[in-house]
Amino acid sequence: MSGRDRTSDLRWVRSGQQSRSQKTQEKLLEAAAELLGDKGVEATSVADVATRANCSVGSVYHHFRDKQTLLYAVFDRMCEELRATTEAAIAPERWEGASVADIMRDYVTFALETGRDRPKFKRAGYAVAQNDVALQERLLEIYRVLHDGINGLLRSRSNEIGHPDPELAIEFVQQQLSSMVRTRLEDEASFMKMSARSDAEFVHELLVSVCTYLQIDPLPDFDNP
Amino acid sequence: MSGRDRTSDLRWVRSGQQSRSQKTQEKLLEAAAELLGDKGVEATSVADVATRANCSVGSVYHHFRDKQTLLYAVFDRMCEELRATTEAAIAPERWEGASVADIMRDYVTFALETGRDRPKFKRAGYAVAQNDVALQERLLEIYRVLHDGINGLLRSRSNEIGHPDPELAIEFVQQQLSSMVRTRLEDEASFMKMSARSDAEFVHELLVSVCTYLQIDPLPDFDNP
DNA sequence: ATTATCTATAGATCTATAGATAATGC
DNA sequence: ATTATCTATAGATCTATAGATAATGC
Repeated sequence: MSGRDRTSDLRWVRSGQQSRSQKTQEKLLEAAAELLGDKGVEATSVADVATRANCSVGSVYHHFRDKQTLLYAVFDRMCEELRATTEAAIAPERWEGASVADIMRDYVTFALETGRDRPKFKRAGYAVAQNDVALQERLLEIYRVLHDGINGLLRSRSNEIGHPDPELAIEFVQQQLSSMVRTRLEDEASFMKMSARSDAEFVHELLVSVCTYLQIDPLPDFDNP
Repeated sequence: MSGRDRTSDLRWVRSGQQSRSQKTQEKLLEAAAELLGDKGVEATSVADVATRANCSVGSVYHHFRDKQTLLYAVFDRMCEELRATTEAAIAPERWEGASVADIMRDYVTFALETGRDRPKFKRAGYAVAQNDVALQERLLEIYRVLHDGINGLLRSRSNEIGHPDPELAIEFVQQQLSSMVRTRLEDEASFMKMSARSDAEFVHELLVSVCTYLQIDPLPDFDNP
């Protein structure tokens, strides 16, 4: 029998021995990712994936033990990309000379950008993760890396912060920034489109709010960065 | 043929002529609501609903044209409750003598409380609404009523606000409050449990943040309300 | 000889309907 | 007589497998 990946037998993915095998697996993962982004998890059948990848249902099951394993493989990959982007973003050497306000502005911009890249696909990923502990831990780990990275960057600049308890304040501000970006992204992806504000206005006012709260003095001039 | 409710023929619900009819319909709506809350939309079959309501599949289709109509009826009801609660909450006479800070604190407390009532059921409702324009408008209307109500209460107290542009500031603060409550509720309902903060700490720091931003002077003493 | 692919289909759902049976109320 | 309920089942999916056929590489 040909080789298997993954530790658990319940989650194996075949590592083929012929060169076509890898190509087919690649096509299947790509097709699945596209369909999951277009139609969501429940509406995507194994037959759909096979058709879009120009192969048969039998082939899918040759490569992946079951549907759940296929879904896991797709989003495990997404996590790997996300992790790489995140780690690159928080590298301290990228941030020499940046102020607290600079870091917060760039974080918000970064979060808005990455959040708008294949939003339906990511929603599908979260839906799958709801039923998959391994994916949950993978996502939590990435979230933690991002959080701790930004946290470290901000704490090393505590001297700019007038708030009496900088640690508490930084924690709160991180929550505020991620929360407001998340709801903005969610609302524009759903039917709850209330905010008529542009990105620039949104970011500006958000920065005024957090800098005021942190007691950064003097308040940076956000309009001329 | 017996009577029908709803304007559209595609959405009819039978309004029965025998007294048992209404009871069965009631049982069906209740059973559906429970199952949707427990298992979600996709995992709840018509047969499940019938079984829990102690009746047959045929009976379900006697009362509701199709599954979608049953779901619509369940969440239409939820909307009606939500609308009533909301309208009661924002009645201006309830708020005589309340300060801007009072209103914001009570709003946050209210939102946390109602958000924790049957959270899975509400999630299911949002999922159904994604594919149902009528429900979307119903939800948007409620959201608008709440938003405009709070907005009016706060604007009538602009004199307490030192921020140079009170209208903009109120708009921003409403977004901040609802956003942070929403993500807190979402995170505790999913696997993304990061925040170890208690409700009291959360509300306190949130109020400090918004009052500082609004330039409310003197800053209220939130610990002794 | 082994690995990869395809075809065809079993078996498990789930939605919706047809037609028989039971209860209600004029 | 009309309305409400139940039983049984057609028809549409969808997952997963068995077994035949084709391609690969030692």
